[in-house]
Parts: sequence; structure tokens; C-alpha cells
Amino acid sequence: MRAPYGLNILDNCLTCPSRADHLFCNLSAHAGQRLNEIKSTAVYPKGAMLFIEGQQPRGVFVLCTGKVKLSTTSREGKTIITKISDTGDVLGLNAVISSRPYEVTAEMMEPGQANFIPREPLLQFLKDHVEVALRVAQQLSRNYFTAYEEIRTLGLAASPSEKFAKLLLSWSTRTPQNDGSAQLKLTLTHEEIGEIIGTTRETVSRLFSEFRRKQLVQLKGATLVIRSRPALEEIVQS
Amino acid sequence: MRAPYGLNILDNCLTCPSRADHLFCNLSAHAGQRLNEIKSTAVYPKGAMLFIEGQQPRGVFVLCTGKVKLSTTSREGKTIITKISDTGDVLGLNAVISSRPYEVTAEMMEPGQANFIPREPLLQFLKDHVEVALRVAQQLSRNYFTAYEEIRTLGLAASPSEKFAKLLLSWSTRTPQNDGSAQLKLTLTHEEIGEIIGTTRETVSRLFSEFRRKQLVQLKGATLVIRSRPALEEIVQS
DNA sequence: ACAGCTAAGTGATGCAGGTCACACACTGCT
DNA sequence: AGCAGTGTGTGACCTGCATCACTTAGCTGT
Repeated sequence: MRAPYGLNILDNCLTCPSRADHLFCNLSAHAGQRLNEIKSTAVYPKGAMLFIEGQQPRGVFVLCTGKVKLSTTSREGKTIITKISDTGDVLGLNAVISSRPYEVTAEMMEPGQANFIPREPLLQFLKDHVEVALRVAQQLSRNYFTAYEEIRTLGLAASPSEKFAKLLLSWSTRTPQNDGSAQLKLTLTHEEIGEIIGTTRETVSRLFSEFRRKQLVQLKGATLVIRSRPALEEIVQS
Repeated sequence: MRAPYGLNILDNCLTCPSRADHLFCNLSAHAGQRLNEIKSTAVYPKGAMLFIEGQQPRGVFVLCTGKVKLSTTSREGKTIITKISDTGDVLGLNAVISSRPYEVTAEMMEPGQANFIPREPLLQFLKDHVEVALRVAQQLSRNYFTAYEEIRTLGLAASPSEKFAKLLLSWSTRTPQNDGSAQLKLTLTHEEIGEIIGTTRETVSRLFSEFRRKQLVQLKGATLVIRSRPALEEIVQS
């Protein structure tokens, strides 16, 4: 099967210069060559669905550029976002390895490029290159850990404020300043934030107001300034 | 390191006659032999902790008999039970493969027997027997799927009643009758059920009352009769 | 510049479920 | 028997959040 929504193929991004620790990087010359033969690269527009929850697994996607929203929806239409993936992430691996339907929907949040590796050739590749199978196992168990983090957040955090503080903290770790503050671009809508922490759009709005009032965060345009990580950590464990 | 709480060693239960699909069954003669050398068997009393959340992984446990409660606790003391494991389950696999701390606490709910396979020999074993590594990957992705089920339940189910109905349904699938009813032994306390579905003991009590009033379930002693699976399914999707 | 759309802020209301408090049932122990 | 310990059933109360219903802000194309 071909990758859907295929547009222009740009270049070989399997080399991932930035993140050499990733699944399909630093392979033996032979394995790398083989992988190059079975992968296909494509560019996807914003809103494109790489795969949809419940579909039979066609293959995995290695994200080169862009952000991807992973979400799952209940029959009644309630949606939760389980992860925002970015460069280097491998999507759909669990479904392919276990031959079960994709457990989430993967949607491009901005235009981006991804390599598609079809299911059958990938499974064959793993049989031929068993040294990669162990790395796959490690990637899977990393995925498992982040899933468990999610379970802890959803199951143990009492209030929406706590989950919200936790989310802000997880964001601020990427741009930490020495004084405990952090600054980042806010790319999600309140609606989407609500779907991450399991609450409504209105509550997220009110949480922002509250946190601003308490001087925990500051907001100018799309730039969010987290003024004090310690204060947020206080809320999380409260 | 030796398995803690070791008592009498009974017999070799790696053969798991009942569940040939499991991780360490149906191995090649050579691999099976090797595994036998590195495993050690022990009997654990009720309440014994096989491992505790946050500990560095010592190895995996293959459960031969007994039930094990897997749980995680927040700093404030709130606990959620993520899974009740029984015969054949492999515990601690993710932590060992990814070399991260155990993500849950594993406690014996009744006396039982388990094989312990220490970390280092196991990792070496996987390097030597790469055909097993793929099966490990599959086991990990199965674990991932059940974790995702958990996320869906915690994140998408609106009310405690919904989660409770879902739990009853998951129990009743093991003893299905042709008329849509099912019968099972209730081994958990209301407190524990609350920790599974993320609510309080009192609410579980009230849910039992309510479901009994609505003729959904019937309770005599420790025997729980589920009178109509369809009616429960109704509640779940509502 | 204006309509049209999506996102964000905010008030009013209602109720589900957490918390507290207490009574009762069952078990094993001495 | 009698008591302690653990599990269960229920009532009363109260709060935090979902829901509904608007308004306001910001952006996009014509």
C-alpha cells in the first residue's frame, strides 16, 4: 500500500542528524540500505490523518518534520489527546508489531514530512535484522512508560488544576531558565488543552485566568511565560 | 540477587501446560534449557511484594499460581490498581527491558508461586536467543494495549457508574452463559474496586446497591451474578 | 472596511460524587 | 461469650466542575 496524501518527496530524512539515538538511526550499512529501499517519503498538509483509530495497521510512520496529534475518541464523541509527537518519533509501531488495529488517530497539526514503512516489509526486515528487534522492544517499552505516565496523571491527579500545572511543567522542561522560569510558544487551543487534561474548554480558560492572577504564568500573544516552576510543583503535589 | 521472600521451591512451572502462547513457552530445547538454568522458583505469602514502584529493576517474575495486584500510588497517598495479574503473566518486563524503575508495585493477593529471572542473565539470554526478542516485543506491545485500554477508561468514561459497568463486563467475559448472564466469585473489597475505577469505597457501595435495585446484578455471599450483559453494555455507551 | 469564522473569556445554574459520620455485619481470637 | 478488626451500607452536606448561554477578540478573504 502507498502512503496516503503523498505529495512531493523531499529528501532522505532517515538519517535524523539531530537524534542519533532513535530507532532507525545508526544501523549497520546493510540494514540502513535495506530500510531505504522499503521506506517511502511524503509531505502531508495540516489536518492530514496518517492513520485512524481502529484501522488495520498498514505500517509505521517516522516523523521528519511537523507535529502530530495522537488522540482517541469514545462512541459519545468525547476525545482525549494522548500525545503530541514531533521530529524523530515513530508512529504506529505498537499496532504493527502486535497486529492489532491502530489504538489512536494520528493527525498532522502542521504541514510536515514523514517516512512510511509498510507493515510486511518491516516485519520481514526485523526477522532479517534481529539486532534491530531488541531496539524495537526498547522503543516499545519507552512507549509503555509514557502511557503509564498518562495513566498516573488521569487516575491519580485529583483536580483539573493539578493536571494543568503538571502539563505546564512538562512543557517548561524544554526551555528551562536558571531562575526557574521558562518561556514557550503556545500552539494549542484551549479546547485541545482540555482534551489533554480531560476537562472542558471553559475550565481551561478559567485555569489560565486563575494562574495569571496568581502570577504563576504570564501571557503575551502566543508566548507563554512560566514564572515559577517551584510554585507549579507545589500545586501538583498538593 | 536472589528472589525475596523465598520459601519452598515446588516444581518447574515454566512449562505452563495451559497457556502455550506465553512468552517463555514453546522455546527451542536449547533456549528452554538455558532459561531453566537462570530462573529460580519461590513461593510467596499473601501480601508479599514482588517489587515496588520506583525500585531499580532486579528481574522479571513469571507467575505460576496466585493473583497479583499491580498498583501505583501518588505522593498524597491515593492509589490506583492498574491490573490484577494471574497465572502465566510476566511481571516487570518493561522495567527490565528499558532499564527504568518498576512503574508499579506488585503485591501477592493470595499465596502463590513465581519464577524469578534476574535482569542481567535475562538480557544476555535475549541477545543470545534473538528469536525470543521478537516475542518479547510482542508481549510488550500487548502490555501497551492494555495500558491504552486503561487510559481510555480513565480518560473517556464520564461517570463512575460507566466505569463500574465496564469492569463488571470485563469480569463476566470469563464465565459467559448463553442467556447473557454470568456468575463469578467476588474476591475484591469495595475499597479495591474503587481503586480500580478511580472512585471511593462509598461510591462503590452505592453503585452495588443501585445495580442490585435495577436488577443488573445479584449478590449472594461472595458470589456475584451478572443478570444481563446487554443492560450493562447499555450503561457503558450511554 | 466589513462580514464571517474560530478562539477565548465569563457569568449563572445544577448536580454528581467526594467527604464525614455513624451503624451494622462478619470473622477470628482468647 | 465477648471483643477487636475489617468490611459494608447509608444518610447529610457541600463543593468543584460541567453545561448553557452570551459577549468579546482576533484573523482571513473579498
